[in-house]
Amino acid sequence: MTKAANSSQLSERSLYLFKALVEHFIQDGAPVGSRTLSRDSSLNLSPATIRNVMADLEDFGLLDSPHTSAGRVPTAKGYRLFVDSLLRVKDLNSLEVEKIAKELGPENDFKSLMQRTSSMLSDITQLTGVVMLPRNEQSMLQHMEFVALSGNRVLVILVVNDREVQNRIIHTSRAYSVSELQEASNYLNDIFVGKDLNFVRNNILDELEKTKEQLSRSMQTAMEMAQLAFDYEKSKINNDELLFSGETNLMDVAELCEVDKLKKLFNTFNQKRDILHLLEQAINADGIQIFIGEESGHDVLDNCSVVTSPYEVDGKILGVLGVIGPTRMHYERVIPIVDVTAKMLGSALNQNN
Amino acid sequence: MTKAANSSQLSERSLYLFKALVEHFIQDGAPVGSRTLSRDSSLNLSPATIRNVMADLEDFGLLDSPHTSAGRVPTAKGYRLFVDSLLRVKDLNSLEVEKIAKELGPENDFKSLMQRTSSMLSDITQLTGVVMLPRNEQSMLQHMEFVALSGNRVLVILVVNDREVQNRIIHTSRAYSVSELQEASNYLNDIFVGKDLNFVRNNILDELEKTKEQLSRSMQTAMEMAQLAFDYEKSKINNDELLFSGETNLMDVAELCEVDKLKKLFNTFNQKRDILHLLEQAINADGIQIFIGEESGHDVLDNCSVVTSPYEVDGKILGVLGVIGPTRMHYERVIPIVDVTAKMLGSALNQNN
DNA sequence: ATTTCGCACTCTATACCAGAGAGTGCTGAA
DNA sequence: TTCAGCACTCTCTGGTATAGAGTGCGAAAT
Repeated sequence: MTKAANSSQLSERSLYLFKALVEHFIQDGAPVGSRTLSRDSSLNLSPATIRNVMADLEDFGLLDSPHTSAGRVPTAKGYRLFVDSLLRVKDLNSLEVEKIAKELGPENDFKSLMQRTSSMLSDITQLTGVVMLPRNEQSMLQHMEFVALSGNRVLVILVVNDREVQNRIIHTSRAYSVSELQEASNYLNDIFVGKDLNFVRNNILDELEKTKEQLSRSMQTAMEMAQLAFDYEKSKINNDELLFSGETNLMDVAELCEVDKLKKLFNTFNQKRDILHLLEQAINADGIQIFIGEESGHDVLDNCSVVTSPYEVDGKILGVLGVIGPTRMHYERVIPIVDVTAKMLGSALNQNN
Repeated sequence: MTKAANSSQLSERSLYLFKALVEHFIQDGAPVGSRTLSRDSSLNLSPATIRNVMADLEDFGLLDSPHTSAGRVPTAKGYRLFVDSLLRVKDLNSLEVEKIAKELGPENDFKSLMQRTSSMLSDITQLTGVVMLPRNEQSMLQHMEFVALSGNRVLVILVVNDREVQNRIIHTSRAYSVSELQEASNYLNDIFVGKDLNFVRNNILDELEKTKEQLSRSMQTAMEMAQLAFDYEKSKINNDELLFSGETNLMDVAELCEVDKLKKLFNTFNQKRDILHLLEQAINADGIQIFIGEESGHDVLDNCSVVTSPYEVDGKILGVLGVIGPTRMHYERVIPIVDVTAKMLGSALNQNN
């Protein structure tokens, strides 16, 4: 029985009541009973009638009751229906848009722009913000520089994507002079500037082999540099790809406030791996994608929803950002916030900041 | 009444019992009663006698009882006496030393060395690790580089202290060519390499003014670059000076496991400011310094102790590292761990990594 | 003078019970 | 199809009783 079948088999009235119930629950956090719904919905129906409807909704798997004499609570499937078909997204008020725009202003360098995006998301939603940094695969080499350090060490600086700086220290077989390194970097820059970092990684040695006949001292230097620099690159898993902020906001959420659950959740954030996988699923979504409760496939996120959106520059998707909170969150507010933020981040990045 | 007066007025036996009580409490976390202490201490004293002693200790402010019929618990003052005079520090077993050494191996670059130090501390102690990065004031400029970006922007790269790379993007009044920037950086490198970063910040404009008469195009470029780069530097508070890890370890600690307290604590970590101030107090301590409970002056740390040690290279103190945990921690283990880690970090840094 | 015993007392934690309140499901009537 | 009535279930709260741990103190013992 598909979701579509479900909702189409439900009457207009059932859906209306279901929507009212979900909204009520999101507001209060307490299971909603028939009496309450009868009072608050503009339909003039008695609690008894509403009970019948609710029983139907429960049969469809949209509602659940914690115990016999509690009210009803939406299931993950219920939230899904709510979010997909019933929700009317609020427009952001101009104050909020302004705040976002101000936060993502052009005076930020790349790293701090990303950081601010994350903390702005958590600030404005009072949930946990997360930003996935652009993946390396899409990094274009812009500049390469070698700086001699003491003790046979060389500092390699890579400028990628016109904004991001990566640096690493390599240990060389002998000390190189400043001018040798200068020559080597000039040489490598000539060949590889403008190329994708992955391409560089894969082709750098071939490329140098090809021109072997004109082997000069600077070429030899260049070869050792390149080899070491990109070996290092290969071995280093970029484990800093996610920026979280506002984790502590989740400590106020009633559904999660057992220390045990919180600990598991925070550990999941720290490991990054699971969340990274989740966000990767969203990277090709056309705009907002939402993972509700158990849909994420991770037990720790059972009572959580993740609202995500990819952000892009020139139609090229760079990464994903989003918000993590309880399933019981104000979707009508969170969704446009994530949406606008993704767009604004895209355009902030586009201004070459 | 001073601390010294206190402990000297106490009999040998009282101190022995006090020590036993503290150790017992650190082990179990439950208030210790006279009966328990009578049983476990090798002195053959009846509970009644021990009660008398405990009453004395309470008068001295070393013990406290949560309520009439609970056992006794050490106060901050009590822990202080314990740590200063009664504690016998354990030697680390060679396995642990090895683990530390392995973690802080020479293959790490500066940033990841610091990161590993922090997470190693939290791993090995099962508490929260913290490392304060070296302060800017002690940064020696090693190399300076300008990279032209698109749209009137220039990337400034500073290599300091032979290991650390700082970079920032500045917006210039016009576009500069690669060769102009090359000339400017050559010029500035000649003057300022080897100088302290603060000195550079303060003297860069004067220095350039002094040589004004030989005003050339490259000089003008250099002036604008320097001005912008170090204005930026000034405005940017280095708010990344602390590396925490293992925060979630504290969620198992019974004394703290109310969500409310944890939230406040984690927020304090995130703001960094308060902890930074605390660690700054420890920067000139001769080795290990410990802040117990209320001594720190921060309410959130009331049930916490912070064990710190400065780390140094060539006798020059670079920063502070340490561990944050409940006052009820295994000091005899934590202290040598922090101590050894600080020394090993120092020597790892000394190997110019 | 110090240590110990005995005893009354205090406070906490646990279990148990009763009653109120909220909400349900079902049946039968409108 | 809707709804009123009713019996039923489950949770929550407050009160009470009880057991257990530990104290403090005065008097006896060493």
